[in-house]
Amino acid sequence: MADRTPPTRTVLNREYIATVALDLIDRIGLAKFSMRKLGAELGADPMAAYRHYADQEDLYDGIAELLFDRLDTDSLPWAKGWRQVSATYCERLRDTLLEHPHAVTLFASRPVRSPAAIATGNRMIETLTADGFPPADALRISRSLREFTIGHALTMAVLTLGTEHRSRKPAPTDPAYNLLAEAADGATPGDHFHPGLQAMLDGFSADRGRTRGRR
Amino acid sequence: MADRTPPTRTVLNREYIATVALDLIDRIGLAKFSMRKLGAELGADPMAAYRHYADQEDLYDGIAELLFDRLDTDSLPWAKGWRQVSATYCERLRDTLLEHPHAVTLFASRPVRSPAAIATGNRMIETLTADGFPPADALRISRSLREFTIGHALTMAVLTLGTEHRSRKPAPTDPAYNLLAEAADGATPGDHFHPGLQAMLDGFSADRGRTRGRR
DNA sequence: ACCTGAACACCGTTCAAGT
DNA sequence: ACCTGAACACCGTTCAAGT
Repeated sequence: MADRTPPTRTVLNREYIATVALDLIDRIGLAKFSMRKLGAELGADPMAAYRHYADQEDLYDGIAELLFDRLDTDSLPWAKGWRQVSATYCERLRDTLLEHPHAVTLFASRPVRSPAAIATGNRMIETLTADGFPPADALRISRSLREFTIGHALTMAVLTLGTEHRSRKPAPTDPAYNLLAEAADGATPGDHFHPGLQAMLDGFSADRGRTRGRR
Repeated sequence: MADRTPPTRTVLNREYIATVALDLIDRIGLAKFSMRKLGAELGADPMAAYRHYADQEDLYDGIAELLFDRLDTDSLPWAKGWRQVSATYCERLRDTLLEHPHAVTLFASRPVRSPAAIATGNRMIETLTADGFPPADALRISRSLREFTIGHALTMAVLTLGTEHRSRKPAPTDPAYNLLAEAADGATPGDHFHPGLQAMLDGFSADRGRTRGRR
């Protein structure tokens, strides 16, 4: 079961605790996760995590930062311009989040303000301004792309986890068969992410230099 | 405090219970909401809601359906074509969700499959296909637009509610003042929604008839 | 048949008591 | 100074006992 071994028996630092917590959430789901179970998982007393995190919210912040770190934003194609960087960032964010479907709500429900996250945000604005977008527009673009990606990952995670949520789509032979069902047969659950992302990028491309969105 | 009066003293139907629950969530937040407090709010025994909803999840589904109904999708500008309809739908979804910031996670974390929601989805596909998009592409477009809107509303709600989440943005005189902070000074928190939406619509417009996004 | 609330199996968090 | 776990104030949900 637990072939994870702590750095040393008693060294419980914030990052290690967050790793174990994320792993536990992956296995049992966010709803069933508890600070007490985390203590047991750490092989310590039930309150162990409280010596490193103020409370559950603080721990969740730590898990969100951990997920952000897993994006490894340093390895993005920074030299290839805003469009490449933006697209790769969004795809990587989606992939990383969907590796942890039980943690997507957690990530989507709080801002990540770690130094690494701020540095990446800054670098993104730099890249966009270097390609001709005014700073405020650059921020609007990266916010829009991020929100689409978060919304997508959340929707996909809900779909993945919702085994109990019965689909009410009628069978093709059903008299209630309709356009929606026909359309659903032609599209795979996640296959709109790429076209959606490209559409948004195309739209912003056409905007460059213009002032739309400035109000 | 409670100047809401039930239809009659004892008639507790599902919709009324969902209304009271949403109202309670608006006031005390999702984290502090409980089935027991809902019972008290209804002026009934703590378990009253269980006679109409299987469990808390079922109640949350009911609240999500209630929020969907508040969109009043019948009054969308259906005659004005896909772009008008899509844009108005997204704006209305955002506005409705932001009227209930404490309930946005709830809405974003489950599919709404009420007959009204399915009928609206169907009508949306009809509108898009009437304007020349193949059914599968029509579905991809409406999914993309919806996910951007959900992601945006969630982000804005988190921002609105996160009074305790200290902003780490340095002051303009701070040596750490950087491009990100400068960009943030030029953009209002929510002002990217409209340009983001228009960019995506522009991108999909250019796609019409072509086959990009079919895989 | 419907309503009620006691009871069960949990929570997050605090803090007195130990070492 | 650090660790531990009992205790407090809650939860969601079930179900025996009432009407």
